[in-house]
Amino acid sequence: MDEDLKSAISTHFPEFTETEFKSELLEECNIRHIPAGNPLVEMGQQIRSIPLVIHGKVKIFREDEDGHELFLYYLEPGDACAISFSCTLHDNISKVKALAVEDTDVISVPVRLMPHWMSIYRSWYRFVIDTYNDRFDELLAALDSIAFHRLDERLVDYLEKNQRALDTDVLNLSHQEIAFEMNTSREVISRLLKKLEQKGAVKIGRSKLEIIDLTLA
DNA sequence: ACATTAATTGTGT
DNA sequence: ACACAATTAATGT
Repeated sequence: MDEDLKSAISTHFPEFTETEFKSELLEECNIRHIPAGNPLVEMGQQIRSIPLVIHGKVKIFREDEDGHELFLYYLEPGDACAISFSCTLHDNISKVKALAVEDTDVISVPVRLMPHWMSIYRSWYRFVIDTYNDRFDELLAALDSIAFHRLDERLVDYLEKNQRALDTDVLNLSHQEIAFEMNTSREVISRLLKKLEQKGAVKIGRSKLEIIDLTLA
């Protein structure tokens, strides 16, 4: 039972070196399974535990009051949601939405342990700082994309991210879904996709997109 | 196999 | 952005 957890930790989080830390992890944390398509954290929800993903893929969105969303980035095995770290210190509510796009397993680290662990386990301290840094960089990249790039470039960005994260050339997304995640209208996406198709970068199917070669874009 | 309907995509303003 | 046309996929008969 706990063997799964143990091996999951050592394969996806090899940076956790202290043996006492690892055994404490085993004691205090449990695995949570989230089926594909289900939310991990909803916008505005209290954060009581930090998810460390060990299987599957998780999409992170920003969401506004009337349900507009904006895709930010993917979380993969070995990643943690850094946004939730900040919530621990301020017992804040979540400012993002997290959605499992594949069947996903996470280790749930209770937030109450954070201050203690941060102070005594160096590898945990480093991990938190490092992932915070990585996510901050991604946020900046996302911000640049919106501020300085035109929509067609953003779309290519978006497709690249999906291709890389999901590790496939075939994306099962409707134009509507893409538009939603990029916070634009469906028509615009349709038109941009058609341009990409004409350049031979993608092939359009119904609720399906085959990526041929994005460098042609 | 065919008709009906719903969902997705295309186009013009 | 909106309205509507066209096309494709899904479902029932």
